[in-house]
Amino acid sequence: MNQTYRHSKIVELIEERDFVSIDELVAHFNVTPQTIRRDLNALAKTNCITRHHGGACLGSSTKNITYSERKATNEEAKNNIAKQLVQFIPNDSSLFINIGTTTEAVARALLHHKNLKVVTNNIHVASILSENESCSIIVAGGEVRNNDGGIIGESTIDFISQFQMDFGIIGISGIDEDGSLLDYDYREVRVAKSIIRNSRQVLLAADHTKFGRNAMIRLGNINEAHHLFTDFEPSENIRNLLKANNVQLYIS
Amino acid sequence: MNQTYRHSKIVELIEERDFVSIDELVAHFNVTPQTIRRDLNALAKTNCITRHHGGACLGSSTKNITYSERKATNEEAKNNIAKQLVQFIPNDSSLFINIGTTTEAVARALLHHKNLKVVTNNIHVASILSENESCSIIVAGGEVRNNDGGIIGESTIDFISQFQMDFGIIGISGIDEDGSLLDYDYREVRVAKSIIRNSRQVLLAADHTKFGRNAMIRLGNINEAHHLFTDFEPSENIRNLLKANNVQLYIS
DNA sequence: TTAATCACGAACATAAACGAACAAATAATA
DNA sequence: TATTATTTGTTCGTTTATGTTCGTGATTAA
Repeated sequence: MNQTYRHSKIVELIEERDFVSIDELVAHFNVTPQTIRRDLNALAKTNCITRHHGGACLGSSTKNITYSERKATNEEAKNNIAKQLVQFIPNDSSLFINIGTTTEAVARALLHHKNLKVVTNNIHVASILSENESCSIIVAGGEVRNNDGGIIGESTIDFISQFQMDFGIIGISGIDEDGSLLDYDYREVRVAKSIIRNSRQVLLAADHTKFGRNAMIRLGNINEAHHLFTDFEPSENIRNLLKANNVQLYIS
Repeated sequence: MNQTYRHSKIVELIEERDFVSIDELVAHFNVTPQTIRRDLNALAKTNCITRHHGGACLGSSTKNITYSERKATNEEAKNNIAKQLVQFIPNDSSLFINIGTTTEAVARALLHHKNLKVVTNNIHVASILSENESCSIIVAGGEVRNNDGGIIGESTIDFISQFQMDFGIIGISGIDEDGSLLDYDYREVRVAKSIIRNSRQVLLAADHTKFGRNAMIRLGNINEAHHLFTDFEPSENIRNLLKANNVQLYIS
């Protein structure tokens, strides 16, 4: 149990669970805290981890900052939703991932899955997941929408329709009280519809700010989904709708 | 039980379990620690293992350096090259940007240009530039290459050929002494050729490590470019070639 | 805010690992 | 066989990794 071994193991552990405390590492490797501190400091210098009081977490090397600032809204909630969602995705499966900051959190959470086949029209998702070596990513071509990195349009729909995937992961902009799924852009809606049509299981991701929000374009109804991942207990109306349509609800 | 046998056996063992301690090897081969040290040091020099206190583990030297590592090499030089290059790009112009870490630096440097039209087959470039609100980005579709986020293949060439742009920005993998532009992947080369064909002006970006590097596939000749941006004075051969073919040279 | 607690880094001690130099053993060659 | 070259073992002074102690600075609860 020497230094090098410990170092690589520490990086692994951090990648696995985002943060490790010194105490955990002390117990894990059976060395003194001082040694762990030395390890962490060395790793923080060369590697991509960041040192904190009491431990260390993943470094900020991969982030693009300006975008992430905007993304900061509800980031923690999104990460939690994403973490729970990806537990449903087995290795070796195929999935669509559409536009939205929540789906980008999903992409990050999928970095340690193996042998996924991912079709997406979100360049940020593609960019994030391209670091997963075992993952094959197919991205739709066309004009990139500036505000969220989405690729939409007629050709995207044709592109999506070529595939039939195990899972469709859709981040939704708004959910009405009657269970309508809503969005702001009709072209994006058409893409999402196409994804729903070509997925064996539909997984919706929506943090609580999306409920009751008045987006304009109707994408479909919540009963078309199989699973809904969110961070707060939805209203009774919605809960009843979910139950009636046999949509599984996961609150993180 | 001679040296050569031991050497190959050691490499095997390391490949098997990522790390071996000197103690293990001593016990395994029944020789003194000093002998093992000599073995490991010799292997570390020529072969693909890295020496550490107490043992050795798999080395990263033979592996294709990973994307994130490659991105880190020469980052400052690349940024300088990029800064100088983008001074040539006026607002409201149209450009191709191809694969490569240098071109990603260019994308970052273009964040404050206005009203660009960019066609690229590099999702990282697309992801970076999507933060420039005034910029319209068109990305080629297809399978994303994991190691560098590039999209290559027949459909990419067709896609590129649709456009005729003001500038083609090409990060090149190697430049031979005779002025040959070289790359490692023939599919990427075909994309780059297509970009050259469809650009009014060709801008090459290559830091000094690229000169004299032996990539395999010939992309074209340096005389097909109009501008070359680099960070060190190139050899006399190259300089003469540039002068003879009226290629502007910019050293940052 | 203040006090208690904990984490931190610096300094030192110790044991293990290290390389250099040389001796012994083995293999190769004349 | 004798001689040389290569490999391995041995010794020893030096470097490195880890543990220990302690004064300082950060965090948290009162």
